[in-house]
Amino acid sequence: MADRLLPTLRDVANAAEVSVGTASKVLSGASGVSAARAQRVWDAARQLGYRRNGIAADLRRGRPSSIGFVLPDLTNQFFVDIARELENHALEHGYQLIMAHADEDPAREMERIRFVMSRQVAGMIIIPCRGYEHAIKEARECNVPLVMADRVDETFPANTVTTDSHGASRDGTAHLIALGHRRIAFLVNTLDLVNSKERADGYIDAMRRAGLDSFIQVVECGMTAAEIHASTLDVLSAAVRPTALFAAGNVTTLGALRALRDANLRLPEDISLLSFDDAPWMAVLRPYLSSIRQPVEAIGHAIWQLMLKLLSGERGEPAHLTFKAELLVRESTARVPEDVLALQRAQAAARR
Amino acid sequence: MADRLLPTLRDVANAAEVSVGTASKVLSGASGVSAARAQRVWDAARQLGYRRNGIAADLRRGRPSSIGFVLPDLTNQFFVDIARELENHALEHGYQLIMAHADEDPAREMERIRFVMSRQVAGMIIIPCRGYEHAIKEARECNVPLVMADRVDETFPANTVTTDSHGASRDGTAHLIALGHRRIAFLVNTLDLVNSKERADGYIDAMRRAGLDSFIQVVECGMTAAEIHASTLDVLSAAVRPTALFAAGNVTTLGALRALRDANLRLPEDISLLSFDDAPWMAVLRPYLSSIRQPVEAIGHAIWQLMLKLLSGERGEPAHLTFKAELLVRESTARVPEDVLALQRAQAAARR
DNA sequence: CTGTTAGCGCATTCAC
DNA sequence: GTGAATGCGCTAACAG
Repeated sequence: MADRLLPTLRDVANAAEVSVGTASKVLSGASGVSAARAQRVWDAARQLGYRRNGIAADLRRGRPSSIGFVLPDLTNQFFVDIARELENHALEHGYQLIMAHADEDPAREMERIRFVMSRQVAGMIIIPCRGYEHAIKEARECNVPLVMADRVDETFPANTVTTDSHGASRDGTAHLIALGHRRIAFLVNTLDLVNSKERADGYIDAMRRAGLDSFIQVVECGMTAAEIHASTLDVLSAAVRPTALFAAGNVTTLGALRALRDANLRLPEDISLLSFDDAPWMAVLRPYLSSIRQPVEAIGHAIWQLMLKLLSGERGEPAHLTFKAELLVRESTARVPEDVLALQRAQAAARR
Repeated sequence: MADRLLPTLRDVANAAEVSVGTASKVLSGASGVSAARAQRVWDAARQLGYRRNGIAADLRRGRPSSIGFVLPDLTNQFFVDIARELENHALEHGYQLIMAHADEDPAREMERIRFVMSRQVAGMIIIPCRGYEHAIKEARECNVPLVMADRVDETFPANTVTTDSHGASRDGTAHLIALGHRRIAFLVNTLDLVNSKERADGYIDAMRRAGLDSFIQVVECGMTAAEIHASTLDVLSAAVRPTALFAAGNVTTLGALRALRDANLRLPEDISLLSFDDAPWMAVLRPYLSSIRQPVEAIGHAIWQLMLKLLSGERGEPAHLTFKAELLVRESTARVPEDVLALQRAQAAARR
């Protein structure tokens, strides 16, 4: 022990008067050691306060015991939910999840991926952020099992698990249209994110199908609360403002709500709001927000299953799993009020 | 390289026709290598797609490059905010933050601490969960710099950083009292959490000072959304219900709001609500929630400063840093309506 | 069953 | 400047 802070396996072996090999066997739970000596080892370990050095063990064994998970935003409930799912699955299967946070910053994402890789993880799960191309190249080149989720599409040359964003968005838009809305603004953080792009496309698709091409309004709001707030305020202060807002995500919805509040518009009397992504706090709003809920459990489970398969050595064509989201019609989406419609008609007529 | 997945330092050295020692010097940025050979090494590394094995490096160097952070709940905005602060500071100082999530489960917390320790971190930062005694003992025995935050008090034999819960809670309660409230119920997850206990004590303190001893009502709601929801509903359905609710935290506030919604009570006309902990979603509620905001940045910074000091080898008496929280009076706390007061008086008279 | 030995990938002496 | 040699703490393969 001497001056070292932590006792090592050798210290334990010495104290128990056995060889390091024997001590190792005992402490790593392998069989083939007599009960008496095993007890001696346990005692010595306890007495010395021995802690096994996991990185040394992994290094020696060559088979790491942890899985890396890089997520883009800890503020986004959806990602956090996925993290919890993954963590539970990983722990259940004897793996440790080592989480890293990219904070929606491609440069940091790169750093984080490098770090996690340098920890010699057995596999990597990544929900990328915008401009992630370099980062992902980095990850792919490491030859470790890689599963990408959420912000990817099927063109990606790796295993992916996603929500059917296009379909969900189309359905959501159709719901608004069915309520009589025409001027529906689609608020999205950025079209640089594949899934955001898909959500926007789903919206556009639905609008086109309904013959509402001329009412299509996709607004790129940005990633930060301040940007989203400002953009939405812009939209709301237009001469003729939309009768419904469709926010493409968790965070965007929050920003939109803030703007709605500032503009003093009531939900759903003055304007309807549909949120892509559900979140706990939405339940306490009046009105209760209508939203699109992604099947977090299923997604988390699928990601993990894919990872397990890869871990077991199966390679081959990458799989692309997609899940359907659920439209939750609650109170924030309503029929367009007659007076608003009348006003709009009048304005349109006047302009002609 | 042969069959190994990733090229090793030796592979690079071989390819560059230098020794491993030289290659190591180049790739770890040390000086004392001629430009020509350095270039050869870099080229070889790039060509082979070399990735340095961080755990091997740490192992050899004996000086780990990461700091562990164990937090109890990813769902709680406050903890996540702290995590972001810490991560920024750590990265800035050349450390990597390795996060682990205890999920409010003491057993899991123990596991996570063990895991993080086994990764040979240079230091540990822990926000404990309920019943954390074993876990912390574990952490302390590892002889690594340890900073505990939030859910600890000054009796703890380690460095701590906390909010002045007692004072903040007292001030919040005083604010409600000043608005004419007497029946103020204090909703808390559990008194097993030191800071929750302190918050409750602050409330009790303020009530006593105002001579409202007989109105003191502390309700232990539990940690889960369902439990909190049920407990609050209970409180609200009492024969004579409180005119104000003081929720002791983020998550409790959410549960309380859900119950308020179910009970069909309007804020603040029917009842006032004060939240310990602020959160982004509170800004979109009508009314905007009055809350107590903990100084996250300052706390995060202080935790990191303490850690740096410990890392630099300074030991000695553990420090106990405390920060003042800020009372944000917004719209959810209002004067007790006259009719409610009259009703209560009448009921009280009738019962006499 | 047990102890000895040889590395995992790397950083760091120390000779040259 | 450079390379050979020595372990960090541990596991696994082997010989007794």
